[in-house]
Amino acid sequence: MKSSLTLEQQICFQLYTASKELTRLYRPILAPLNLTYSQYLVMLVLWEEDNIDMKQLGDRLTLDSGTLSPLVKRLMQLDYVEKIRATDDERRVVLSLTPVGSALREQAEEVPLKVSGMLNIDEATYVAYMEMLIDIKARLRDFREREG
Amino acid sequence: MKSSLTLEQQICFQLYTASKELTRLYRPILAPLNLTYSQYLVMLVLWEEDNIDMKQLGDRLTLDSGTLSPLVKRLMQLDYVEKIRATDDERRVVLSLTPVGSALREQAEEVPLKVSGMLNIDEATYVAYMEMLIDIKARLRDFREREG
DNA sequence: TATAATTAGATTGTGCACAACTTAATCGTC
DNA sequence: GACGATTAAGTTGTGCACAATCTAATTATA
Repeated sequence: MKSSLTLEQQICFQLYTASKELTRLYRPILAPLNLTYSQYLVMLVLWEEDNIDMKQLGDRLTLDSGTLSPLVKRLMQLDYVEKIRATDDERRVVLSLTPVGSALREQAEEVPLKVSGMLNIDEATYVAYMEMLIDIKARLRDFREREG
Repeated sequence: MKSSLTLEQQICFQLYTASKELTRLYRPILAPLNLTYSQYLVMLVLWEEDNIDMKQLGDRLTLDSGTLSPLVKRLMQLDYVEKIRATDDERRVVLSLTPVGSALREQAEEVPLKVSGMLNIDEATYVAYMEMLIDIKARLRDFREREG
């Protein structure tokens, strides 16, 4: 199936541009918080579960230390986050929210609301779309487990 | 709706990771063609319509010259593409396929087949997913036209 | 027809994504 | 307890994405 080489007919292209354009929507919303989109994702994880190490963070976001190390350094410069080396296992570095980073959560609460307002999407459609995206990822994971 | 700050419940996160993981699927497939994913998209456009200028290319891919200029430079180093300054309007630079770049198309024909095989997805689901992504983009465009 | 505004493309700078590699700590096995 | 294997985090290098700025060509307008 789908052997055409036409750009618009390839799901990869639609995913790629949809993701880019949605990220673009976030940019002006996140600018007042001094966060890039990726930094926002890191903050989301920390607001949900404080005091996690780089490894756990990377697992949640599917990002490796090469991406996260400099990114977290910038969050530290903003005084949103701090790093403490774990005492039980000295390889681990535990991330925790500073008071400033914690307080930012209140402002961030409005972000999802703003975004879904902009998308102008009803709950049922939203959920259906989420499920499709999760399904795409499941298929990718299945393949990797099958032969990757 | 959807005011939760949970990572997994945000459509942006699902789109972001799905796009990244699908791109990761392409990497080993495109490696033998010596192409990155973005370079592959540029080649797709050129195989579809040769002799277009940077502006048209950027419009198709929603990429600006800051991204495309260095990317196309790399495609030139691979001898896949060449640039010729247009005579009618000397600001324009027309991109065309070299014989090598043209010949590569044959190998590339197999890429979409391989990918859908890996995704293990039936035609109807594929089409439904494409429509979802196109709809998300349409909503984003609607918003931008409304007030962006 | 001067000149102001617009346009195409390139360049610079910042930040993300990821592969490959390094260092240091921990674990497993003997 | 010694030592090879594994693991967490960081660093380096490449390439993409995009904002801001620059140059040169074209178009619009006074």
